[in-house]
Amino acid sequence: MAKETGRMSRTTIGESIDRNSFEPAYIQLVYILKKQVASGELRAGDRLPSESQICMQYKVSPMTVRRAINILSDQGVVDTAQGRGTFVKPLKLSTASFHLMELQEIFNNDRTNVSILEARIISADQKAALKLKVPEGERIIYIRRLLSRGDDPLLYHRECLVYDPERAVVESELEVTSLRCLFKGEESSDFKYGELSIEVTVINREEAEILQAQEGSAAFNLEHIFYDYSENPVSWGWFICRGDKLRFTSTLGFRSKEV
Amino acid sequence: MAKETGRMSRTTIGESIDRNSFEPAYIQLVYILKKQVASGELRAGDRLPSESQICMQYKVSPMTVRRAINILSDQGVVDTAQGRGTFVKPLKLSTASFHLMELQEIFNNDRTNVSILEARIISADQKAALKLKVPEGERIIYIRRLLSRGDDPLLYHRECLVYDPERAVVESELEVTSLRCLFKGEESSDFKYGELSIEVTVINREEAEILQAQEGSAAFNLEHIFYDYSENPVSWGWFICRGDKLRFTSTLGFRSKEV
DNA sequence: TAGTGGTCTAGACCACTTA
DNA sequence: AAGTGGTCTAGACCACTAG
Repeated sequence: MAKETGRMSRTTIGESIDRNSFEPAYIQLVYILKKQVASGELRAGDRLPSESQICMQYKVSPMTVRRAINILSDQGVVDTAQGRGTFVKPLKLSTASFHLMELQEIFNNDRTNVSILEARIISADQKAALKLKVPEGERIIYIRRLLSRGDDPLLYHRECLVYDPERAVVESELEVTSLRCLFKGEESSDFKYGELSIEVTVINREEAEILQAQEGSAAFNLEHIFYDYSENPVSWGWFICRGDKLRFTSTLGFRSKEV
Repeated sequence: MAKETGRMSRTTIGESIDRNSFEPAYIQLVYILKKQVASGELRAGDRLPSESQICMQYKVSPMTVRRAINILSDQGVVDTAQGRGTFVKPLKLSTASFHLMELQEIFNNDRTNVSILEARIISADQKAALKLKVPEGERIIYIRRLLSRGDDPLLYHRECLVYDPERAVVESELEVTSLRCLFKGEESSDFKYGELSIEVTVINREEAEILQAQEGSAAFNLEHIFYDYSENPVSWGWFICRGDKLRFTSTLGFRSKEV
């Protein structure tokens, strides 16, 4: 939060930039402008003061104002139109974006543990062959994992990996590879890129047993494919999560308190 | 895409910035650096050349390099560390974000039509009263809509609106208000902010009939609450969409072709 | 101490919109 | 023609990291 130079004021008019703050001027300016939107001082469709006006008002250089406005534009708060001005964007449902933070919590929590239910070499069926771009019948690695917290099952993961004889697969690796590193994102993974999709599904008998859920209840299905640096698929898998244990949330715009 | 000044080259080394291009220098620089990541020339964990090196190499000012790197940082492609350098970020599953573009298509398509199945004034039950922050039993507006394309039902929407005697609700408004404007986002809406959540559900008898789906099959449930400028809830509703008609997709990192 | 990224200045020139 | 945003320069000073 921006440090206040003067006394606390209700309105944001007159708020100024503190050059001694640990926060850079452009960030303070972003907060000031956002607060004006959040408080309703500036509403959807309204035009912001021109850049030169803002320069004078807050005693900063054009580049600093530019940078603040670029950030607001990136965040979808305003739209700029050359020659016309900068305008506050109206809400738009389809610009909402959902993050996997809800899932991240599961992976980052130390109390979450991963157990391998099964790991063996199988021959690729039609679907796996298609996804992994290997010939049908090719030997691939198949892993089933359960992520849980205490006695509470959270995610049921099934994964197919291309079998690389060069790289021996050790038990410890199974637990870590492609799961831990993907969610934590600390180590540099061997994957170049990946594709994800979220679908809905109805829990079948096997899944119901493992997740201690009711057969026929709704669940999320998060499918993933990861590719190596040669752009060949390496891992294809999917997470099943009970519908009553997960929801994705998002906010459009912001309320006064948030800024 | 950046216009090429010289001949086409396989490697990105030696690629330069075209000052006559319609694309600004900093954008060209973003593309050049991204291409180096996408091609595998720069891999997760690698350090980028220092800013001053990039300045010299591409003959641009420090601020231009700064800007390009800021953009890459915003996009999650690199991480910067003061005093150490700029590094290519490894993939991280939890940073994936899903957009509602798949839904946007439904709303922006001209062939999609909205029909009102029911619109009447009811008295708020416990749940609606809670969501809309009105006393239980208060008169509210209840609307059921079906979005379809031709004979193909897409979304079943139910919505509760606070009843504002000041503002008469006319039929034409019902169709447009809070739906069209929310998805198109062209007109400035009366909403200050909104909360969205995605859950999974199993289709019940009524929904099955309306969506021509099978009872007991899986579906998405997109719930929304919108607030006015006084930060009071105005609209609470939810969209039901057959699971086999919708999936949310996302990509982590990028393949060579994409840049 | 040398090198890195982080911020910021005080302008300049351009393209565009509106009147 | 006047005003707007869009880009860019050529430095400056600072804070941080590493050898």
